[in-house]
Amino acid sequence: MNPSRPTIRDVARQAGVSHQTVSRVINGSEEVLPETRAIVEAAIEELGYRPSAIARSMARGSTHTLAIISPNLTDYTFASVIEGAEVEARQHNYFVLSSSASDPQAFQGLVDELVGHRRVDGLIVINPYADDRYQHIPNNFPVVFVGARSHDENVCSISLDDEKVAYEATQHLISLGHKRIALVTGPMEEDCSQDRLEGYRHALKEAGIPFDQTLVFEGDWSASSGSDALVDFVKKGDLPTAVFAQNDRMAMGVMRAARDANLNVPDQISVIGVDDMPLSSYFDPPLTTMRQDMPLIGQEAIRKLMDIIQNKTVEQTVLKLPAQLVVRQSTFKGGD
Amino acid sequence: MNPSRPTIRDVARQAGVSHQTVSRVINGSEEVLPETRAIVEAAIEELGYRPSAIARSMARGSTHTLAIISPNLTDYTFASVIEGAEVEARQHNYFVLSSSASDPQAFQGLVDELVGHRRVDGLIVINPYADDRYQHIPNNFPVVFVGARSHDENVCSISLDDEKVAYEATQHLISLGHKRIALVTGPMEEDCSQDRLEGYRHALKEAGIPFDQTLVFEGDWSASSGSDALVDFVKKGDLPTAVFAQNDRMAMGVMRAARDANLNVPDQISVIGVDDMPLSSYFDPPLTTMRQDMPLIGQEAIRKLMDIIQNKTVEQTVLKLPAQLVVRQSTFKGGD
DNA sequence: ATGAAAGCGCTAACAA
DNA sequence: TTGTTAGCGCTTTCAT
Repeated sequence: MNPSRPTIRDVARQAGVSHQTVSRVINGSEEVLPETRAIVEAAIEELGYRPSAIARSMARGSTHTLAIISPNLTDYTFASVIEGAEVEARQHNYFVLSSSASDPQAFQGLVDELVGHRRVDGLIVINPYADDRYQHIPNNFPVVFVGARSHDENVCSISLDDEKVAYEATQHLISLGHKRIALVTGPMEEDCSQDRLEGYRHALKEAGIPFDQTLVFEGDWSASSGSDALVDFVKKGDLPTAVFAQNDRMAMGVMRAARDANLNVPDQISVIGVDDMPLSSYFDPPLTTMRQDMPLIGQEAIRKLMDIIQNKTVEQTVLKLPAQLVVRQSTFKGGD
Repeated sequence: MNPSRPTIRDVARQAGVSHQTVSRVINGSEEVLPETRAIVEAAIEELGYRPSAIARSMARGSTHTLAIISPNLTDYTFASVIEGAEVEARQHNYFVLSSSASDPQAFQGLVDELVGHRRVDGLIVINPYADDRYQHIPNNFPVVFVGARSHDENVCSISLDDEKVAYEATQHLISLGHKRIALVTGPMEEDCSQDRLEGYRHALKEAGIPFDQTLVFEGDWSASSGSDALVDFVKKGDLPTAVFAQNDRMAMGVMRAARDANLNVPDQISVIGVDDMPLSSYFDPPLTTMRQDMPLIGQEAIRKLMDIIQNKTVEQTVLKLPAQLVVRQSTFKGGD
């Protein structure tokens, strides 16, 4: 594009040394006389030389580029992971290509393009689906999964400790005296939803509250599915006194539908979510939720990936991060 | 990483042709006999050969990679632009590196790294700030600005038609009978905030309503700054009957503070925002807003960029997209 | 229609 | 400490 940028050889000529010496200088090799170095650096400065990452990749066989594949880039949860990852990657002098793949086919195409054509050194998959898309990734290729359990040996994954988070959320409700606690889940084919269901059941069991399938509604993470859930509970009669929504958006939908049904939150029905989105404290009422640190998850994912790439140690790691209960005004004592 | 993948020469050997013929086949050249092509394709298949993007970049001198620099990756507005851009770029077989740069210094560093070192083929800058960071970008480098006016010749920009959007929002309020219409702006150093102020003033003027500086509050796009705005108006006494917040988040803050001040929305005070975030219809009350299509902006940005890269035509283009009024329940007739 | 040679800009041996 | 010689895997002339 630019009228032929200077190359390592132009610099060499200008400095009166061999191109190899220039290479040594730009790579910070010790084996260069300070004065030689100075001359070369002067030449670099004068010519405005910048090494080409492509040529480097070519010679070294690695691109210093990573990729993140996410179902989408706009969901606040995903975007936060990506941002955390991006910042950490830059720290290590890596860039990251983020792409979205909504279906398995797009995912496979992306992996092929990214890994097959050797554009990237490593991969992070934000993959809430418990399908076997990881199968499409070549063996031994550096990859870290975010938000899904490991289904395989030799696969690293990082996620929220979903079971624990759900356990704690449910317990918060129980500690408030609630006994009829409804659950609004994400899509049940996602690990995350299942684990949170598990935590919910665990807390119930521990408190001696029988599990009631009619109090469980499968949503899809959207606010409208939260609304649907509450409408459904109302229709069934025998309302719950509290609802644990597996994310804040659905919690918001629950609250909205409650308002429409003339149910006061939290007086008549308590609601707790998961995420602590930036707007959660602005809901009406401000939402009690389990705060999770998504950027940290992204950061940890990159760290693990760097570790795999550098040490080629592909030992399985499963990291589960905690969340923190943030009590606001959507939960209140209840029960009979 | 992988035990040396097959190269073009391996395929050539396998197929009994020259590596050049293989090159022709993978590039879809016409000048290959169908039977030769078949043999080569069989060899490719058999060996599982995939061309190396790096080697291609090396030989062709272009990376088929674009970059997008945004203040952050999590803001819904930015993320939507990025996603729109990413999808469109994939369509053209380009990948995009998205990075965040919060301050001008980080921005400059990123540009240098991306353009000077990584040699991306083009750049999209999501740049709401009217500073001169574009100066750091080499002349004649393909770049498209999103969300900022052009301050220079030969620079392409795409954004919402901010003035018109603000004009229409204000007019909606006016048509409802409002005369005391407050404005909550984004940071005034952003083009976007200024243009929206302009549109607001324009609508006011046209309706013969005098502009009142005390009704203007400078926020920072955050919900809390929206709250601050309303608190400020309350403190000043002589409340507005309507508030135009320059984005939905601030509108949400306004509504929340109104509730806290026992002001009913929309009966006592109407509120309109801009964006139509996914959650806006779930606010209480559902927010009237100007819906903008951010993914489309991202898409258009990529299209323009592709055009610049391919045709090397760097003529200035300023594209301003419209927004659409979505009337929900936060605005109501008012006035004296 | 196909092949041979050269080169993209760098790094990695090895020599001097 | 520095220079020389080979590639990295492809595309691009230019022959054939």
